[in-house]
Amino acid sequence: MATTIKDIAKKTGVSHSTVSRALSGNSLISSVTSERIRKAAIEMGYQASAAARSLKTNRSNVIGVILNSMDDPFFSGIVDGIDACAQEAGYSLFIAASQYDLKREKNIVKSMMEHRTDGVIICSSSFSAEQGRQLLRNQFPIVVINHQASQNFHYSIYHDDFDGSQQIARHLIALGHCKIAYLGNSLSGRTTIERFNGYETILKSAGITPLPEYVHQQSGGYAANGYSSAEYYLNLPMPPTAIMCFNDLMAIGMLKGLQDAGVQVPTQVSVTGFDNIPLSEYTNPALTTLDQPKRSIGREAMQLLLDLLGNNENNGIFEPKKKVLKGTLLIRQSSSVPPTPNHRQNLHE
Amino acid sequence: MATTIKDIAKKTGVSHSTVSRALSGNSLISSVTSERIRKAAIEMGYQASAAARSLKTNRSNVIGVILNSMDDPFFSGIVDGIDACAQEAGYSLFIAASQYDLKREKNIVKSMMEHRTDGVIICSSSFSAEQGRQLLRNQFPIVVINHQASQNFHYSIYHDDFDGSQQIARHLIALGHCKIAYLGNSLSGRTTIERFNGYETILKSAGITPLPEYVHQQSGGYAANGYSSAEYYLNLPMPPTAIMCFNDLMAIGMLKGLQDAGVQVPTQVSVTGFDNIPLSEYTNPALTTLDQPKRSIGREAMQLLLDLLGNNENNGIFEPKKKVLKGTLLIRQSSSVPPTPNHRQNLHE
DNA sequence: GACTCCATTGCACACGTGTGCATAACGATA
DNA sequence: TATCGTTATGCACACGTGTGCAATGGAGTC
Repeated sequence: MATTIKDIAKKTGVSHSTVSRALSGNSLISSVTSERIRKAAIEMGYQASAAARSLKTNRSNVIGVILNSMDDPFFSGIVDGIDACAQEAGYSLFIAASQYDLKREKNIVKSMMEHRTDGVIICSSSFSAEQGRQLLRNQFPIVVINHQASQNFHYSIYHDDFDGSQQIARHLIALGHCKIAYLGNSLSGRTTIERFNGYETILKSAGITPLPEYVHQQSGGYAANGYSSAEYYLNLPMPPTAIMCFNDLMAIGMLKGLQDAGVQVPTQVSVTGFDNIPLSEYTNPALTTLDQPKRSIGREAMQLLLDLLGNNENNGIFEPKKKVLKGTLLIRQSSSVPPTPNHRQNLHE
Repeated sequence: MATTIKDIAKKTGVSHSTVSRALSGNSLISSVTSERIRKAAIEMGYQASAAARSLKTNRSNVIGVILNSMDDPFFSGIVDGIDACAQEAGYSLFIAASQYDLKREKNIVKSMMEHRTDGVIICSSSFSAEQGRQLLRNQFPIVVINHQASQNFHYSIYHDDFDGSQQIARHLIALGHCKIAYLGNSLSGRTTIERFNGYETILKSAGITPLPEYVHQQSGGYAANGYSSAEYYLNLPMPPTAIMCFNDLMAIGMLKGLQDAGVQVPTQVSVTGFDNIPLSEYTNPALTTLDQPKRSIGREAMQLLLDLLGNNENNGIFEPKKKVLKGTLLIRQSSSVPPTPNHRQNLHE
């Protein structure tokens, strides 16, 4: 059995209230008593019971984090940022992955509610509206990251996907590309739409109307989805000279798919990613991509949540807050000038 | 304020004990009353307080997971496995990353002790012995994954690194390589030693004595560490024809480093990884590596912990258990026959 | 010496849940 | 009718901590 403040009280000959106050640094207790109690506590290996404390104070010092999958370099970058900020502030993290499964989502929400999580960070773009409402109904402070339905939540951190996508499109046009394709991930909702919008806007303002078949959606954002799309683009009557991929994973798959088909990147086709996951720097050729500040996004989300918790006396009055972070274009080796016409011929032999 | 069993009791006109029993499925309560209470509970949106329950029952239904970093595709694969198994069994996960920082480790351990975590899974190979003892002293059931100091803990899941490394070395020798290097990660302790041992054993049994400079250690296991090591090997008077890397991340960095230096893989140098992280299939060339069953390792660890918790009446009597899982060799494109002598010359021009 | 004031500590209750024991109701049996 | 057994429910306490309020005691003031 773990030692309690009563045990300490018995040993030091004071009441348990005195121990409680001494350990929490209450200045009412005389410094000599306080010191004596502190010493005994360490000696006896005392560890406060979070359960008892949370029961009494109605605060758990725990933050729930919901994501699709841990095994995704984009999300794990964000979580690392959340974790760093949370540890500094003395919070622990409940982390659970929904794996796009509604039943799991329900279980996760239930578990977080039972544990009276002080707040929740949702970085699963596809998190269902129903479960979100469930949390909101129970007054949980929620911060969402890159969620598709921003109107449902009052506090959110977003990456400016529209802007980022524009940066990439501008870069490709500046290189001289006209036949630019966009490969999306239909599962990611708002995110892929914004990125598509950025792409379309810039092309239009440059007087380019992409062929309808240049816009292709996959239901998933993994390397395998990118790989299989390479064939799709290569089989088009007039293949694109540049392919903007929804994210780095798909771009890496695309890279491999093109190369396996004997197509050279970037000589024959340029490929770009999105996110700047750690390995995107080490592909061959290194991936031109947009650096999303993942750790910063995580930290900002946690910081916003901490602000909410600190001032929760004026809970209802708080005005909604939506923070938008911009990324920066990283020009590496997977993008270059489009091939000259005779090169383009080569592609079809 | 959240609704409690007392609220339900008041509304249904019974005592709170009856409500407690009804909701926990106690057969003493008549089925009509039980049904009525259940209905009211759902209606009122009741969610049991985990804090109160855990205070009373001395079980938290929470498992602590300690790792170095979330942002590592090897560990996140394992955590995904742990998470899946935990959710099925009704456990929630406390996850925290130490980032190789002793102060953080201490905070993590303290937090887990305060929350009376039912058990702890350590998948940080470098987790300090002192903190481990701290947990053991407080009777926490602990399962370690791939930890370097197995003797300190009674329950552990290991990947057979010795065997895996042997498989790779045999493969390279079968291809005809003699000048085989091993690139290690000194931070990973036991793991890198075992892999080195496998390498050395097979080479010795094949009558090969590697040059001392072929064995090179980096303090870190990321792509950057692999990248910078490429130069080291290329500058040797007699460079190796095959490089076994500690893990996939380093191998991917190595791939890039060699290619940036104008060296062709696998024509001039073969490169192998370890772990089979998701992206290793999509490098150019695709990486020959050893598939560690990451999700299985995670599941096995969680399952072992569940076994410990289920039978904790005979806590002390439990005999130590050490489960070893073997990986399988994946031969892809980064390994091939060594270059013929005149090729080798080319390397030094 | 009686009084006030302040510093220090203890008492008692609360948080929400689980559970051993007593109690109540009721039918069956003698 | 008295007794017993069974079934269903309530009472009361416990888990470990925090906190408002009362109590104690000593020093200082008139």
